[in-house]
Amino acid sequence: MQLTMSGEYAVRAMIHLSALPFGTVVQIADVSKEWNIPENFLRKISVQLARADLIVSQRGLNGGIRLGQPAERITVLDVIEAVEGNIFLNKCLVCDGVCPRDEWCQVHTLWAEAQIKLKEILTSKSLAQLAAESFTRKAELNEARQRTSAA
Amino acid sequence: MQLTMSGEYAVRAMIHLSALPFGTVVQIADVSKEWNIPENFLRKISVQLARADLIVSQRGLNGGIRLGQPAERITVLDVIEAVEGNIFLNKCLVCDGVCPRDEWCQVHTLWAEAQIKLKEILTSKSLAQLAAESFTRKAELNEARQRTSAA
DNA sequence: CTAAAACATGACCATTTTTGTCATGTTCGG
DNA sequence: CCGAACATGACAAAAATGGTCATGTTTTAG
Repeated sequence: MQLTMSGEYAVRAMIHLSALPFGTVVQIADVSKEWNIPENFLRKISVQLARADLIVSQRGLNGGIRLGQPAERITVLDVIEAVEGNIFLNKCLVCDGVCPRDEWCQVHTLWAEAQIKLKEILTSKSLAQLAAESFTRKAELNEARQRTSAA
Repeated sequence: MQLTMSGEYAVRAMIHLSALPFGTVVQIADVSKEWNIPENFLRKISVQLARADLIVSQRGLNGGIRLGQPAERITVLDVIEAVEGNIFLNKCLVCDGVCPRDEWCQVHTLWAEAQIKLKEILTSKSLAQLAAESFTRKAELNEARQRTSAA
């Protein structure tokens, strides 16, 4: 019941891209250094992100990766599902009819509700918003720190 | 990002107990047959449930397991956490300060929000309610089926 | 007090998933 | 054609999952 490292790394990389002007190309090696992601692992993850059109990659000199669509249109859920596949909190929810208690079991209903809510929250903010808010928060913290050390 | 079989089995067993009058003793072998749970596996799970005081087990002739507290006071989250430990949707949430981006990363905030909501839903109904509602729903379905076959 | 019934404990194990690494290939620009 | 960058696929170590099994302990009926 937890996000995998793949998902975690994918979100980090996407947040990195989302903080830059749309179209900016970066190299996987650089992202991996800045966000503590094993480089070769990130390479594999980036292929999945590209398949989901979340990023576009370009080979060759001056190549790299860039966002495949504006950060305003991408959510954390998009990123996770690109890497981990569709989210199902409970195996009973994977496919109708798999669980013989499907029709009447109210635990099933509860899980369905939980899953909907989870997805709702994970799509409630765009990567653009998250990146921007993080930037602001970071600046606030730095300022606070400077004031303290100055005093 | 999914409930384990342990968790799933635990919930099934607890629902079984919750549908019976408080204090009713049942045998693990019977529960395992009725709910398609590998018997030896359920035995191990039941130890964990007992440690969390969700059930009480008694050895010896006429022994078995029974609820450790009224089904009205137990939630699905209780059961899951007894078996899987505390739920953390994201590794960053496990322990403050583990993630160096903790303080400013807004993805962190989003996960925290999601986790709270998930727990909220998984505690929104007692096992007693879930068992009762399932019973009702099952009866409704049966009746509907009889009407159809009669017509 | 003894036998049988029931759960407890802990060792063990197969499989799958996760989290990578690496060698090699491909594409592109200059 | 060279070097930079990503792609692909094989490989593998480690951890988690989902069990099984032998043995031990507790309880009670008789």
